[in-house]
This record gives sequence, structure tokens and C-alpha cells, in this order.
Amino acid sequence: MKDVATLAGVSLATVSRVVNGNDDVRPDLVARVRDAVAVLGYRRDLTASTLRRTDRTSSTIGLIIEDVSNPFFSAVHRGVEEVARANGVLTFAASSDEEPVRERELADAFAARGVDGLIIVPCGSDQGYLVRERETGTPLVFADRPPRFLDADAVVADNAGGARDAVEHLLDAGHRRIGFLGDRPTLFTAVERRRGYREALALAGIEEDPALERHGLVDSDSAESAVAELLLAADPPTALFTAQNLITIGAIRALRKRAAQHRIAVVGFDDVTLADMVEPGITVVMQDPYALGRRAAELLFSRLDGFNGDSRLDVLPTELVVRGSGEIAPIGEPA
Amino acid sequence: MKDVATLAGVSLATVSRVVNGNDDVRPDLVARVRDAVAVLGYRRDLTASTLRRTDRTSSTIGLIIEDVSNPFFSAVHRGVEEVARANGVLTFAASSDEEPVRERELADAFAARGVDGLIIVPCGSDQGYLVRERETGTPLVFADRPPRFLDADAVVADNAGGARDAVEHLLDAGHRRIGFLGDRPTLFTAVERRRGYREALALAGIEEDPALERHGLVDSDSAESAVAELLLAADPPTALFTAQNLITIGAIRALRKRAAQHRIAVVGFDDVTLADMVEPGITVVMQDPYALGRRAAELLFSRLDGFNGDSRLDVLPTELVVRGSGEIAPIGEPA
DNA sequence: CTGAAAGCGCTTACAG
DNA sequence: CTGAAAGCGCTTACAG
Repeated sequence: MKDVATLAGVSLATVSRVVNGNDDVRPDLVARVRDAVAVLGYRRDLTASTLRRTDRTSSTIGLIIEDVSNPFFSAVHRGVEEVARANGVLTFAASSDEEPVRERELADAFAARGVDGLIIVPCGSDQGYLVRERETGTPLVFADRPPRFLDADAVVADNAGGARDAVEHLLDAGHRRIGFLGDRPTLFTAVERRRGYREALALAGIEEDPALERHGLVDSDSAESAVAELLLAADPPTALFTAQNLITIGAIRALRKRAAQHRIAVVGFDDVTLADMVEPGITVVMQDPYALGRRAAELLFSRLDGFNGDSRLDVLPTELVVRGSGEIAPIGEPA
Repeated sequence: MKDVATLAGVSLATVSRVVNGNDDVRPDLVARVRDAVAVLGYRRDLTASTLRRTDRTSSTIGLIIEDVSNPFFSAVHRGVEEVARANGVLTFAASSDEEPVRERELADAFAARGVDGLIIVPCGSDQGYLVRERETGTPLVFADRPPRFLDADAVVADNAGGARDAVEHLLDAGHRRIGFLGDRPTLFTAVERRRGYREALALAGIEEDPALERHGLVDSDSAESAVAELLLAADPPTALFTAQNLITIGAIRALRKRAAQHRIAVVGFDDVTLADMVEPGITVVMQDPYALGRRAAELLFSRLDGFNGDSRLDVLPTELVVRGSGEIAPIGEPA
């Protein structure tokens, strides 16, 4: 910038004004500065600019998701990014890999780099470490799962409601023995979906059977094994509620290996690519991760725009998509 | 930091030394500084630190991909992130949405925020705008597609070779009329895959038939329409080579809608979720996007670690995965 | 081993 | 409308 000022024969202050699009500069000086910028290939250092700026705003936000390569979170990412972009803000994304330590490291790293706000899919069981950020005035929004030990905006899906819908759909098809396959019970979403599962059973007057539940399934492989095991039991389930996209994939794989995909009913939580093209099509309770991301970003930007009210919790609806796998009747019963 | 220094009764310099883990500080002073840091909830401002630091290093890299929600690029992202993380570096990712203007904006934005290096999946037809960065010494690596009008490291898949394998596989099954469904011909990968397609035909002594080629398919919907149209032609193809993951999905959908999935053979480029579970399984030429990301990051870090040799071009192998759809014989001929 | 001082690249009152 | 000067939060020679 110094070089630009020298070449244009003006002061640093004038260069700064021109570069920032300040109107109150004589046109001929503006032209000279622009020429000098072009000649020298000058580019402003935004970090230095942020440092000195009165509002200390960096026009960046941070996004911490579980895994950038899980399509669910990718869609969340995309939703966030679109809203951020519309606001002229850059989104920096990173994966926590479901490690609470990593979540915290990333939040610290983002904060230390001066992001204007943070959207987090929390995996730790305590977000209290972020109170400092809150006090400093950094807006925080949680997506997919609410924060714990911290008061902040959040957007989640109607996990329990969606799970209830899924299980009631299976009950309607005549099933009484419905397996539950869920993610780690430390996860908000996993707990909520199990709650929905149990509520639906309770409403139908069916007693819970722990032998039909499997928890802590973190990927499709573990889900595949769990289903294989369930099917070998003395009194196996006639239907499965798979509470997450990767689990659904693993379950379908297990069923197909045993040629049981036309015999055991399945309803999954979250949509899956090609779900409409396998035989039978996979019935799912769909949520809209893209909308989740958008909404989280909207909440964040409302804070950045000065909204200062109480914390908000948005609950997004889910939708049952009927495709075939969920409508299989238990053997010997009408559909 | 000033407050910490005051509270600990030491100078700013000493606080800086402690915070940076400098050994040469008396233990009791270290303790006092740490206490003060804890009491005040002090966190270092990394942007200010970078500004003043001699090496001007920010421990961040930027990643520009086409679309964070495309599973292919998500896997690239993950590969990059893992290597970066192992190097203690944070990855900032953003989508160009296949808009050259956006690619450039993002590259500028990252550069202005002082990233140590940049990994780019280029979509524009000219990366000359980055010569300035190169001259400034910012390492640049291109992934999936090589740069144009710029000399820099790149990692790509063996697109032409993979496409040749795919088409030869269909030729082996007895097909002579093989459709080509490709992405925009402005894309390096699309051009290379078409080249492989044509080479395979030429080697088999089959003349190209423009009526069997469709280009510019950007998503599964456009691919679905293109396939529908191809099948209605007077002399339709008996097999399809779908040159990209979303195109494969659209093609399969089109075939299933016409109950033609057991009659028309398909080999796709890129793997697709659940491809092994549809009927028939989808035969694909698989590339390893995760490895692509890792390799790109490795090239970048070798530059950051001081390697200063000529630009490198890494070509990653592809692998044919046989699952059923590619082994369907043309009607009236043996498989 | 520690501190006073300069300065990274920028913005912003403050005079003029 | 413009410039000289202070200073954002930090690091780093330089003395001591």
C-alpha cells in the first residue's frame, strides 16, 4: 500500500479511501490510485484491515460440521454457504470428526482467526467452553443438535416426531416387532429418534424390547453387522427403523445379502441417494439438511445484523416418503 | 495481551514468549503469565500474530471446489483436510459452483486473508489471474483438473484411460452402438473422458456417431432427459457410458422409468452410493477422490516445506468395478 | 533471561 | 477533500 501511495503521489490515507470505495476523493486522485494499484498488482491485506477497522469485522464465518464427506452435512454446508454468500461473507468449513476435542480446537482456531460468527454441529456434551465467545459478542448458532451448558440459537429437525411417523407407518403395515438401529446415544439426534420410536410403540400399546434395539452404530459397516445379528435372533424383528442415513445403507446391504429385502420392512431416517431406485425403494423420513443450513445461517446473520433477543430454537418438520420398503407386511398378515 | 502483561507484572514480550511456548522464560514468570491468561480468559489474536510474524505464516490453507454438496468433491475435501490437519493446518473450503468468476473471487478472498497455500478445482478456462500469487510465493495446487495459462502442480485422475476401460468393457460384452453422456465440454475431465471413449471405439474399428453423443449435462435431470431422448431415436444405443456420477444417476433413473435397466448396458465414471444395491448393480470406473485430495495436499505441503522444483502432474489410476449393468449383452447376442 | 521499542499493513479521528 | 500521525494486537531484533 505504501508503494501504491508513492507511485500515485498521494498519502496512505487516500489509497485506503480509494481501496475502500470511499466517495469523498477527487476523481483524478481516484484514477491515479487505481492505476498504481493495477501497475503494482496491489492487493489489500484483509487481515491487517480487520485488525485496524473500528467494527473489527472480517466478513467470514466459521462452520464446524461432523464430517464434510457425509452427504447430510455437505448439504448443510451448502445451505450455510449460500446465505453467507448472499451476505457477502465467506464460509470456512471444517470437520470435527465427532471428536469433542477437535470441535473445541476448531472453535478456538476460528475464534482466534477473527470470524464474525460461528455455526456449529456440536458433538461434545458440553459447549460451555464457548461462553467466552458469547461474552465477546461473537454470534453462535447450533445446527442439527442444540448446545449444552450454553444458551444460544439452534436449528434442529423434528427428530422425535419424524421417528414417530416412521414407526407408526410400520405399525400401520401390521408390524409389532420393530427393530431400532441408532447412532451413539450421546448424540441428541440419536436420543430423540429413539424417544420417537418408543413413543410410537407406547401409543400402540406395545412393550419395548431391548433385544430389538441396537445403539452406537457409527457407520454402515457396524449397522450391517448389527442387522445381521438381529436377524439371527430367536424371535427376529419383522421391520426395522434405521435412524440415520449411513445406518440405512448398512441395513439394506445386510438384508440384500440374505435376500431378505422383500421380507423385512425398513423405514430410514434421512434420505439416501438412489433410494428410489433400489428394489424395493427405500421408504424414509426425510429432513431437509439444506434448509437446516440456510436457517442456521439466517439466525446467525440476524444476530450479526443487530438482533439481540433471547435464544431461539427452530424445529424443522420432517416428511415421510413412501417408496416400498416401509410397506412390506409381516409374513402371514395382510399389507 | 496488554492486560495479561499488567496482571502478571511482566512485559508484553514475555507474555508473547510464554504464549508461543518459548522455552527461555523463567518458570515462575511462565506460571504467572499462565495464571493471568486463565483469569482473564485471554486468547491470542492469530491474525495480528500472523501480521507481525517474520514468516507471515497463518497455518491455514484454502480449498476451492466445485460444489461442497457433491459427494465426489466432499471426499476430495476430506482428503485435503486430513493431510492439512496432520500438518497442524486448518482448511478453509468454499464452492465455486462452476462459475469462473466465483472461482476467482474466492481465490482473491483467500489470498487477501493470507492463507499459506491454495488447492483449487478450477472451473474457469484461464487461471492466469493467479500468476501474482505464484510470484508472491503462495503455493498453488490444482486438483481434478490441471490449470490453464499457469504453471503449477496438479493431480488428476486417468480420465481418458478410465473411459477407455469403460468403453472397452462394453465392447467386450458385444456392444457396437455405445452412447456417450458427458458434462460440459469446457471441462477438462469431460473432454478427457470423451477422448477415451473415442479412442476405444477407434481401436475397435467403430466409427464415431455424433447422434450417440450428448454433452453439457450438468446434473441428473439433464442426464435423464438426454437418455430418454437417445432411447427414442430410430437406431438407439444398446449401451451407455455415463461420464460422471450425477449423469449415471440420471441415466439409471431414465432406464428404470422405461423398464430398460436390464436391456441397456451402463458403465459409469465415478462410484455412486448404493450402486451395488440396485438391480442390476451399476458397473463403474472408480476413481479415488479421497486419494486425490490427499495427494493434492501432499504436493502443497511439499512446497510449503521448501520444495522448489518444477511443476508436477500426478495422474491417479482408475479401477473398473464390475457389478452387472455393464455386462448386459446387446439383444440377440451372447454375453 | 527480560523489557523497551519498532513495526507488520492497514484505518481513522484530527487538523487543515 | 487530503495528509500526518496514532494505533489495532501482536512479534522480534536489540540491549542489558
